[in-house]
Amino acid sequence: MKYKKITQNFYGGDTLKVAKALLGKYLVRKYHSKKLAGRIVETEAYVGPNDLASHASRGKTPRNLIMFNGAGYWYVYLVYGLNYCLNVVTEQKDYPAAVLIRALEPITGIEIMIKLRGINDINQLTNGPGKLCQALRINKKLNGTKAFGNELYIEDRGYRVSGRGIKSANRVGVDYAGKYKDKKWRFYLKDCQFVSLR
DNA sequence: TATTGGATCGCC
DNA sequence: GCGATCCAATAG
Repeated sequence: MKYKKITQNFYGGDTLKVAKALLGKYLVRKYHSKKLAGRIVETEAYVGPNDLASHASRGKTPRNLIMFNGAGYWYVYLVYGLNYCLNVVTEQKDYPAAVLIRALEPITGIEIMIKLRGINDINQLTNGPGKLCQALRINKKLNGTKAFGNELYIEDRGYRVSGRGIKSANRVGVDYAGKYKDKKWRFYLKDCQFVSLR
């Protein structure tokens, strides 16, 4: 099968469905004629204005503005002062929702990822949201850019994931989120060694 | 203008 | 288990 870039239209769907559908797709990063890629093995959904775990739960702010502007754009932010997190915005304009990319299986450009990460353990290269941003040189400059453009995008390479191959779990690091903290909105590939927490 | 705490990571 | 490190969000 020919590699097929995921279109903007795809991201406009239901966030939980998009979060699951992104498992097995490939995140591709291009810069300075270099190409890096990894298979997505873990995601989390942040859904709507009432989700207390979401940055958008207290309305529009300068940081989360991109979440309100319609599907198919990257939302990149700094957490804990030192790590970036990569999300793709989903659903309709004015309904804030996004999918956090939490872990990848490194596929292309592994030597470059090793340099960018400063470690050489393949298992530790991209098994967390901050780690994969470091490995793929993703930072705030990409915030607000197209997820269907040329610098950073997701493509379908024909890798199929069955429903039984997907596990659901609580989201990570959202204990402050009241009744939303126990939503099983984290999705990952069963038995995958590149998932962040197991 | 000041304070608080976080969608994490890596080392102890 | 805990410190790093900075900036967004909120309070005053």
